[in-house]
Amino acid sequence: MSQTYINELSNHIDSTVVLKGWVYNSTNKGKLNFLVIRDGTGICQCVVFKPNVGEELFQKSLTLTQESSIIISGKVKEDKRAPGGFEIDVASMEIIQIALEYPISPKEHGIEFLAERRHLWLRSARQHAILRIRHELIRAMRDFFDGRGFTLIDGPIFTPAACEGTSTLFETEYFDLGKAYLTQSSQLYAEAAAMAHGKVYSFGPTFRAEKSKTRRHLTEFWMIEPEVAFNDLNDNMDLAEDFLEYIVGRVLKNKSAELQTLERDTKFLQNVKRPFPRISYDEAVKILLKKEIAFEWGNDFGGTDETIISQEFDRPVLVHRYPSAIKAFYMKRDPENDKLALAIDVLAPEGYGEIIGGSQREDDLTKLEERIKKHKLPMEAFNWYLDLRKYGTVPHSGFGLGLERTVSWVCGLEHIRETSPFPRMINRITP
RNA sequence: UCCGCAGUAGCUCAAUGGCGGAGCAUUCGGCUGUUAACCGAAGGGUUGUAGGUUCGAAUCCUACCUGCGGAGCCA
Repeated sequence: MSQTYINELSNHIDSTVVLKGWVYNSTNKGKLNFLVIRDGTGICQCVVFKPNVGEELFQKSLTLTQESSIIISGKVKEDKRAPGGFEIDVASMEIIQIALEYPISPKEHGIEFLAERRHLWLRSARQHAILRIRHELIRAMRDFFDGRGFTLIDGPIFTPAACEGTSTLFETEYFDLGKAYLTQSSQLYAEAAAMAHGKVYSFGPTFRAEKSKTRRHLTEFWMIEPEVAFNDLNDNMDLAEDFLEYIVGRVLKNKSAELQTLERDTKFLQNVKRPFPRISYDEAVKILLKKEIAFEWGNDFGGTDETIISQEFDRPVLVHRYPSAIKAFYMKRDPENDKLALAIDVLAPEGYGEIIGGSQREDDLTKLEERIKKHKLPMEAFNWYLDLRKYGTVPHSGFGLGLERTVSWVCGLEHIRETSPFPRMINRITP
């Protein structure tokens, strides 16, 4: 008989099925042995009743330890006492392996203990739910762009120089060509691709060697970066709004059970509907000053500042037109105020901070050259990028969204490390 | 890089400078409805490392190691 998955059990009531999986938990009470089996799609209580199965099979079931791998068959019964409403009345059982004593018990554990055993921690219900939501978000992101005529064009992971010259990069030797750096953004390459395809996005890993030690930082994370020829700042904000509304909607629609497992209050997620509030940097500063936060115009917002600003709103907020001095060289200046860059950040609600950063790009060759000089960046490294402004330059815009920060927000997590299957942080590169 | 906190049984934690403890896990026994079951019993310790103070240190002091939280940094 072929395998039935636990999430399909409701189609098999009163018939005999075969489950293949692992013992998630077990407890016995005299002549009854309860096994909770998981198979990757869900968990199901399986009941081994001595008078029904006989002495031999019952004793065999008592030897099962947590995470032992088994194949069982039995009749599916509706039972309100079982978690999920269904249980299997076990008729036969094949043990593949009796697992050694499993380190992760159903009781609480410290974060270091769990992180050391991330390869096993993935099996627990909470981690399972998070990675399912991560998967749904990834699918939704790709569906969103694919459905709007975007072409996926990824940038390289090895790059010859810093994209912005600001953040610290991981460095490696690259044959006879000297040093190579792991990418911190595909944006510049996405701009080139947008001049070829109009609407493009890249989606891949990103590396930052900053010694950041906070709940919002990983050294390796995934970023999705759309770039659109002829889009101005407002078009860019429209795109970001559409995008967030769509991906959050998809999780609400398709992953409600997982959100429930995480005990996520979906109130804020339900609110992720256009239009989002759009405020300028100046207005954001006013919010801080009104709350009597010591903040000087011209500085970038810290994590706490972002939290305070986002708490003013019931959905993501777009902050636009930052001081150009604190933004990257490639951002276009506001034609109405040269001190401002046509940048946007999107701050997630509930203190989750910046999940999107983007801008309208500088499309003027001369201004871009000036800016590269002013930032003391190596001009040769940007020759190809400057070509984009020599041969049919057009206004264009794009943004980058951090996948893990988005997952963290949607799932309502305390720390970003749970959003990555194998997170890389300043103090951890294993397992 | 800086500030703060922590490190004791497999895990989570307690122990006023005076005999090293509990719950869970494990093993054994009991129970026909458990949901982190319950009841009874047993085994389980170089108190992160190295020094120091003291009659006596898990406890106080110094250094180091490891981790955690935060700051800085960070599209």
